[in-house]
Amino acid sequence: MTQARTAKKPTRIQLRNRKRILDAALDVFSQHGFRGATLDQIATQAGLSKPNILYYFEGKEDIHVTLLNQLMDAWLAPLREIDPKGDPLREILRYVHRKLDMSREFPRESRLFANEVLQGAPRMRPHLETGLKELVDDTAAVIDGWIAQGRLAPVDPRHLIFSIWATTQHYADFDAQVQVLMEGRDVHRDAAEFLETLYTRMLSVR
Amino acid sequence: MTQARTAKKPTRIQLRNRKRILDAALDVFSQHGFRGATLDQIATQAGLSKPNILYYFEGKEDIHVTLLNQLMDAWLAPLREIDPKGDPLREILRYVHRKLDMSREFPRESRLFANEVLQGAPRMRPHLETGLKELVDDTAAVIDGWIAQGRLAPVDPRHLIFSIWATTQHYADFDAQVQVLMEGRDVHRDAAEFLETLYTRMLSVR
Amino acid sequence: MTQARTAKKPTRIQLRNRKRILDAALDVFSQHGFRGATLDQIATQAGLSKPNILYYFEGKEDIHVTLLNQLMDAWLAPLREIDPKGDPLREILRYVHRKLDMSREFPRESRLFANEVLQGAPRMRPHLETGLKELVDDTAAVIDGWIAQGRLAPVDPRHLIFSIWATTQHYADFDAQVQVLMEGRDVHRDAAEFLETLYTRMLSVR
Amino acid sequence: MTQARTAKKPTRIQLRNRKRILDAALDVFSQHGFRGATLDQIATQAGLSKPNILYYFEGKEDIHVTLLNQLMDAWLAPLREIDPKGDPLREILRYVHRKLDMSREFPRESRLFANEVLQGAPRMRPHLETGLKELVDDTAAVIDGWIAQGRLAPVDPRHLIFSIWATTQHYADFDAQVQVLMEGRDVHRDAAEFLETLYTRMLSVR
DNA sequence: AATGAATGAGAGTTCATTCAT
DNA sequence: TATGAATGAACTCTCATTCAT
Repeated sequence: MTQARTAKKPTRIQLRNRKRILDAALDVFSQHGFRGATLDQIATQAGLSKPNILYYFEGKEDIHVTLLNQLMDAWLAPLREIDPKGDPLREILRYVHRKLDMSREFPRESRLFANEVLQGAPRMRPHLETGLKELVDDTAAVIDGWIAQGRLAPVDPRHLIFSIWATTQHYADFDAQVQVLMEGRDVHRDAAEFLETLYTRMLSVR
Repeated sequence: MTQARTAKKPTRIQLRNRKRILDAALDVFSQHGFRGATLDQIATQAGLSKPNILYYFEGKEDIHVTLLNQLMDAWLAPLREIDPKGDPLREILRYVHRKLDMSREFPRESRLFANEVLQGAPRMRPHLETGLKELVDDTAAVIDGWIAQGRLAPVDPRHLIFSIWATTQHYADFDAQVQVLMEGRDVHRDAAEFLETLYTRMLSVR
Repeated sequence: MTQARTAKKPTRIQLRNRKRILDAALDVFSQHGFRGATLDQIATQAGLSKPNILYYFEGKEDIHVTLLNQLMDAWLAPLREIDPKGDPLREILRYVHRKLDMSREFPRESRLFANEVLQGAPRMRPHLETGLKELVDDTAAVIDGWIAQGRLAPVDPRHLIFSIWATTQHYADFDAQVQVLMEGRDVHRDAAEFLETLYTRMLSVR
Repeated sequence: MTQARTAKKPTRIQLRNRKRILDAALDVFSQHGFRGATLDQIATQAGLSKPNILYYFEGKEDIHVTLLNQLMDAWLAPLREIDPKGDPLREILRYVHRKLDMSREFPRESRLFANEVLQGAPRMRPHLETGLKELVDDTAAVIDGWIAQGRLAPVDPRHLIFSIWATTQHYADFDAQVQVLMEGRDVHRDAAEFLETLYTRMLSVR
């Protein structure tokens, strides 16, 4: 009854500690997966005691779900920003770069998401089926419209979106592999250039 | 030790049971990750008792490593088959299709690999640093050669390879998401067509 | 980690429970040896749950090592108390009686030690090589000095020390056998007298 | 029914294999204790398969008991050889040297015995209570007789026997400790001389 | 708001022993 | 005689969670 999560007005300490916990959990979950992570690791990382963690969250699963929920919003934001009235190619390239930037700036989030989907999205299916599906359908319609107007070379819009996700998130999710193969190179700059070339060539109307 | 794994000549039963175990383990590991998987699950799936599993393998880790080792060979095979003397675009398209086919036929292997790399490749680093790195360097050289000869549009060969991995494996690794968004469609056929278009447009010399 | 063993300031409960565990473990280890002892036995004996034991110690080995470390100090104390300025024979007889008393009062400690050395002292070698060796060398020098001064009959001082250890610890370590052969007799009183005679006759200068 | 241990006429192979097993078991039991030893170790050491071991013996315990039984005879032999009609001091010194020699030649047997008695002699009590007790009583009577005749300095005969056991077996049972403290010295020769001195001084009638 | 203490449920692993041949 | 295969029971240890303060 007197637990933080049910209180009406979270105090400053509560907000700070919840943030600490979620940040620590993001670290741990993204690195070891849900089952591989332990509350002990999260508690140590957060600088709190284990029971104190459970004062703020109902359990391990609760922390994970909270993270996933928060993630979805940020994850979909760039897609929402595609402007149907903008220049098609420019809009798409902007999206690609946004996604690539996110891979660099938020690799933990990317890996958390990848982990979840890789395991069949047991805790995320609802989100995918509602928020995501709708947004993708809308975006696909926009792209199809552009194509119909002859402003973009014809392609399957959904697979186009998949390819953007795949190629950009790859740099976060498969970082361990990329690092081994690209020792010393400026991966991100080259990737940005490469993807710009890729999508320009594929989508330009000649 | 009087255990199967140290015997010199594997009997028929041994071969059969080792295969059963590895197959069951592939199921379980690819779905739940290393830490999330339990020997109990593997044993049940394999139709063997838990101690019997340990009669054939030294432990959970041994099974996982065996799986990973077997995987690497199959994983690299398609890359090896790129023929420096073949037609550049055709060779690359063939590679793309091979990889896409593997995503459809061996999604568990793809996810096992993704899981491992996602967590920093703790058990695979050596493989990546030797076998894979060398092969990628060689292939990059071949592609660079083609580009120098004007037979392929200029592009960073390593990022090209990454993009092929990313776009093809995506259909296995993010299948849960793809299924939600592509309900009812023939994902594989469309993906093949899309990727053919993508790489043709990007790499053709006009 | 939020475990007791890493806490900085042991609470009263911690001290009490650690003591309980060590006492129970001394019972069990001294009777069954390291491998023969189980955490279950120790837990039952200590009146605690098995995981609770592991809340206080890192594992079975940790308990054993802690016991051995504590033992060494008490074990060497009597030897340290030999006074180079005292009367040689009296000093040695005092040592013999101290050791014999310890066999009676701390038979579990004696057996724990015997068990460890019997198996090659895998966990005690370091202690033996540093603390013990030095102390024995020093004591041997003292005894040699006494002999050189003609205050003690000549003997090899190290073998003298061995014989004292052997004859006194025998009453603890081989108690099962002694009891069978000495039914009803006051073993300790007779042993004290016997050893007094033995060492007096051997070491007196006529 | 057709098991080796119930067969009437053991073949040569049977005898050889039983010997092999017992020898291997002596190694392993004396080093790790009963609980610390595994059938796997014994089997490997003996060069036989684990089930084959169990063809020759009913189980781990059976092997152990067999060893212990065999041991007792050899163990008591020297004591039996004390000749009541011989010279008292010479007889006892001869016994001391025999025992010391056995410590050097059969340290495994000594440790096996020590292990057993240390743990309360759960499998040996009967032997101790019959064979040993009787023999010790007889020997004590002989010694008492010698003392009464003034041919040996007065001393408690049972504790004398204990001291001989303790001092001689010490070199086998506590070998790990002795080695640390006597690096490089000829332990056995010095021990023989020391014990000769000890018992001569203690028992000589002046 | 926080934590030291405790635990039930399970995880991976070992091992004496049995089965089947 | 001999062994590859299999297992039940037990063991050490982990961990999310709860209790008590």
